[in-house]
Amino acid sequence: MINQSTTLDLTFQALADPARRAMLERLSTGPASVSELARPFSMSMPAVLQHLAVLETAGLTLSHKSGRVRTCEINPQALSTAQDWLAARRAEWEHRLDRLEAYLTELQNKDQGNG
Amino acid sequence: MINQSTTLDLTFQALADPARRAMLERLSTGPASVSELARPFSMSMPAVLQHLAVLETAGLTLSHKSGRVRTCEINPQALSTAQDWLAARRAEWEHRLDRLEAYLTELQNKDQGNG
DNA sequence: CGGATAGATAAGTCAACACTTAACTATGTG
DNA sequence: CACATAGTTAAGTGTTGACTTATCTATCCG
Repeated sequence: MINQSTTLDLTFQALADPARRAMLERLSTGPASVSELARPFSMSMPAVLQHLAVLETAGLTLSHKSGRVRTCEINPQALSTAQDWLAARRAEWEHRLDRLEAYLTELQNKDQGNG
Repeated sequence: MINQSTTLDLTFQALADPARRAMLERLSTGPASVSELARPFSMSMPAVLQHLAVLETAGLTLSHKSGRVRTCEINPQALSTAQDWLAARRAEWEHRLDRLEAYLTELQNKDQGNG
């Protein structure tokens, strides 16, 4: 299953790194420049740029350059794609538990009828 | 920021692989044995076991062995931890947009009052 | 223009990841 | 017991990821 990168792959992969999540946390409070995003980290500029590229490739952020400053912002739509996938799995699992419970209750009622 | 693995790191990292997501999708419809989970893949057994280990280490699944069969199930709690993080980021961003809108509206009202 | 500031590109390193094959350990079953 | 089934462990390989330093290109400011 190597090298078949879907949107979800890129999204979750991007979210897997604490530095990138920290950048998203910062961006969720409002847009920021590259150097502003870099400030909290003891990390070289190229490293920061690579993280930002990962976020942007995954669609989690957007950016535009004005003069020599690149401003980044969060893209909430990509967040909800990931969120939706998680919600779907949970819903499916809980729906299954509900069906199971209903089935067991039904069995119990039949037993009572027959006993 | 190397090698400091928090729960979220492990969770999102686990979710980043399509094979592991496929396994979770299967598991969200109910528990399954290792070989049942392996069936859809053209992948060696050890590879499947490694994926399952990643899922279990991240807390996304649970398993217990009975006889020679290991049965895996999903752990919805870990799913919601990830979901909550995403929800928090979105909420923060949207809250910010709301504040911004309120501020702009207020400015506009003042302008009207002064015009 | 000259120098600081903001960001970008290239190239290299080391560790982690996603596999593989080979060999091994239970646990059922005729 | 013999043989199949279900899973496990070990060890190795090629690829990707997370950095680094060095160098380079705008852009703004005096």
